[in-house]
Amino acid sequence: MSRSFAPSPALETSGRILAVAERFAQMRGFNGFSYADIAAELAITKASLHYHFATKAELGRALIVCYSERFEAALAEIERAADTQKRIYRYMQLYESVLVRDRMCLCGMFAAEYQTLPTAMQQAIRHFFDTNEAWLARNLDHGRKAGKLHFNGTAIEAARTLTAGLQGAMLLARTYAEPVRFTATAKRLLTELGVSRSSAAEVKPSANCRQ
Amino acid sequence: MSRSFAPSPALETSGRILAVAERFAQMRGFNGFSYADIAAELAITKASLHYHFATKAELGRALIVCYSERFEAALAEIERAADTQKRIYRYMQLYESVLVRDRMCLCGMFAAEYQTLPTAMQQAIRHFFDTNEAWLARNLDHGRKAGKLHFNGTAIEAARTLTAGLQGAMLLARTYAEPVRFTATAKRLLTELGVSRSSAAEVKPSANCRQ
DNA sequence: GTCTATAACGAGATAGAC
DNA sequence: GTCTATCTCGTTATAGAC
Repeated sequence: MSRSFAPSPALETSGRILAVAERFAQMRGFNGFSYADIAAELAITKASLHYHFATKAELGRALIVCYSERFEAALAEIERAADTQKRIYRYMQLYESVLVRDRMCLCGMFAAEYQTLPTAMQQAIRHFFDTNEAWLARNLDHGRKAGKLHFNGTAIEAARTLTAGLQGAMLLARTYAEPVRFTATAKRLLTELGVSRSSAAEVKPSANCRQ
Repeated sequence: MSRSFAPSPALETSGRILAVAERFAQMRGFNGFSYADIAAELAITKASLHYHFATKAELGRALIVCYSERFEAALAEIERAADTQKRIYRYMQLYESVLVRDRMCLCGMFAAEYQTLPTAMQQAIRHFFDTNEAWLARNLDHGRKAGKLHFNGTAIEAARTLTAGLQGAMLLARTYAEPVRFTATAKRLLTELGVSRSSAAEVKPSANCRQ
């Protein structure tokens, strides 16, 4: 299985629109691209875009929903396949898989622009982080009770600290175009939780890994 | 002395422009405000703005330079007045002072938009983070050697992890409009370094504290 | 479902009077 | 230094033919 949660190679137009828009949004922010940019890349007209997504706000919301669904599916898969320590390690790898494609987390990017975004998008962004927090807190708590993970305070606070650290590390690594800045910080954050390097042991590259 | 590094109450027009533009930039991002927004707030025309800052890129660069200068002055003041542990605590308070005014760190915000910004702004942003990292690494190293701080690895890596955590915590706290999310994460990050709560002991509000 | 054409507006920027 | 007036371009969005 893949360590990323990249979208399927879309067949229909709306899927291709979402894929291109997602890349722009993750690299440039919601206020950093236009319908014209997407249209140029797909060699269709802006009017065609409006047929699929009537407004940019609608497109923005679809981006977040679609992104969240894939992210949540990846989390479910991790919970199914990995043991406690490895789950946290793979959680970190989800972020890493985004960064190495020169992108910011979609919702981390939108969090920066939060105050400029339509309400529907704001709600969807919060849902993304709520889900993340719940998944992390549950698994951190589980790991601590099993004696596999170590941290002080509540699992929710530890979850928020990890998410903040990973998002901030992405922000800074992208500024310097040095992915290793993310890796180094991520390793420190995981070590702090008691996740050892050996958690990454059986990482065999998937033959089916897209991009 | 103040725990923030807010700009002086500017007398001249260019100073007022910078102050208003800074607020917009920190709240909405560089791509999230226009000359028209600034002009409306100051009750002057867009043409007047162009007299002081010919292009938006020029204004953007001035914003970062001005912000960095104040930030560096605050760091110098902290190094002059505080002991090792308290320096790190006050470093965190600089971020907190930004957040409680409903703003993101200017350079954290610009880091998200990095790929859309003109080169001159990109350089200035890197300089901000370079200076931050150097200051933090120096003081973390100093503290560890004195037995007052504790962390593994290099001081530079510890500095980057702290910065990432604080920037990410700001991002998330703003998304939920819950400053306590920042405070809780910041406390964890400092505790991790061995900075105790008591470092905040003698925090007496300054009579001269602006805003 | 995609196109051409265009509306309606806002953006950054400039010329030139005061 | 600030103004009015204007330019040019890019933006989101719509109407209607194919």
